[in-house]
Amino acid sequence: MERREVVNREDRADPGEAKRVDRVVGERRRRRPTKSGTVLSEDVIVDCAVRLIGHQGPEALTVRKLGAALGCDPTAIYRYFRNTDDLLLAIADSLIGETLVGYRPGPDWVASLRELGLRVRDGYLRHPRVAAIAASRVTRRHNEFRAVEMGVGLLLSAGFSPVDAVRYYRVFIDTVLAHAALEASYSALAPEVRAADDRSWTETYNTLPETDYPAIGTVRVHLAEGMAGSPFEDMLDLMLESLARRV
Amino acid sequence: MERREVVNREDRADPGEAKRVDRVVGERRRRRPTKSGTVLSEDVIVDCAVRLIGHQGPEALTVRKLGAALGCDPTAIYRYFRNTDDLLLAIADSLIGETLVGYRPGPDWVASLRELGLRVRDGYLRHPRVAAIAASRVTRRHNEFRAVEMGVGLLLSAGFSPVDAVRYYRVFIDTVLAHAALEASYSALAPEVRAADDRSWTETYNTLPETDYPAIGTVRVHLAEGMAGSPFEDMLDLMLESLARRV
DNA sequence: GAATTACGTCAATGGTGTTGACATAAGATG
DNA sequence: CATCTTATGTCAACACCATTGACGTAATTC
Repeated sequence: MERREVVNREDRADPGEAKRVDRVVGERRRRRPTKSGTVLSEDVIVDCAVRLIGHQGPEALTVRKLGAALGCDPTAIYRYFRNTDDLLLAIADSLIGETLVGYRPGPDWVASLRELGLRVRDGYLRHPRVAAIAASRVTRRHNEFRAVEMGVGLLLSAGFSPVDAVRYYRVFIDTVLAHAALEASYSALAPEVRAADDRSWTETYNTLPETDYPAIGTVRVHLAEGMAGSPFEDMLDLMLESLARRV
Repeated sequence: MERREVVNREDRADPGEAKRVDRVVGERRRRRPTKSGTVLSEDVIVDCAVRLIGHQGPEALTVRKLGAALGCDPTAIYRYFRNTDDLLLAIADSLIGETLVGYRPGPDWVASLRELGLRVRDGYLRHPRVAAIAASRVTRRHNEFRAVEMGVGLLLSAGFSPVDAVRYYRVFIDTVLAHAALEASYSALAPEVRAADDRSWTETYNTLPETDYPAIGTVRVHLAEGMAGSPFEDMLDLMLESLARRV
């Protein structure tokens, strides 16, 4: 886990709503131990939240449960983060950093883009609830710059013109992010809801009358299996295949 | 808006939890007017919910607010939908139905899939806030059946084997839905937030030091324009191009 | 050692989904 | 028309949620 970079939280939208967390960031803080003895900080809270999500599932991320996990009053969190959304963005920031740790683009641009896509997706799936929010949001932070630099650089090295490199990087990254967010929001569903969705392919779709749905009838035996896994890698390969042919 | 077909709600998961909605569907229902005089039905509730979300945003979709909008007690909704998730699926399916109105697949399977993709995306963009919550779900309802039937049928007609038809339909529809949901959630952001995001984006990228980000420096003049529009059609064409080559 | 104030705690507010009990009108049956 | 059944609208209540304002105290500063 990378140490989360301290960026000004003030430059985000709605500066007017900053009531509690208004201090100049980077100042030394008073470290007053909580009742149970732990000492809070932004990093401690973010790390604990990530662990909480990983251990108990995304729905466990509530201020109450996080407070309990930290051994402090739930509202103490509001001394460090404006609201839960602010906390989620901080978690997302740490997640992006985690995703890119150890990644180095290689000489094979197709393979490198493929790995970049898979890494982003894995990171998102590891923290689905964060992903669901972060994907629609534009973070525009340091780690995203790194990703853009790597992706555009790979496409340039492949021989694409600057215009096309930008254009296809956009297609690439949006498709990866969109799929990752979709999978993440699916895996963020309550387990019984997800199970019901899965079962529907074998149950509901198997009972559809063949006269009304001939195509579904034809592929019936393959439906459950075909709809079960993730189409991510297939999608990635389809896209990269077309890209390689267009260079 | 199409009339939503009434399918058995009982064949869904967890039959044990079906405490309230257990009647045999299709029977004539007693239409007892509410206090305010309106007569409830599944369609009335769904339509009202769609309007509510479109007008007040996705967070307005609560049983209490929906009850207020309908002019009935909030808990009356539970006579028609098992829980809010059940209601959400009905809303999603009504959205699918709206996007399919007037659509007929033609002999050219690539062009037909292309139009199907564009239609789904347009429908989602028309109701971005519904899209954001519904994209990852399997609705298990009539309009979704129709969409699956058409998509799989097109791929079969293209010459794909049943196994591949299912597999590539999944890739196709997930990619379309994922992109549509991403665009939808972006366009669902508050205008000032979106504008601020865009502005900060071009500004930040323009100030990045070229020594640290050489690729970004190379494509700098094309960045704003390349990142401005939607990559949806590019993505669609890339995907269909690869599909056509694999048949 | 006094002053300041960051921050942990507590109490409270108003929101959420959901359930069980109850009343009553709609439709069925005679 | 009268009676019965029951679908369904209403109400009260529960347990959870995020968030805020007041308050005391300990950590830092001077």
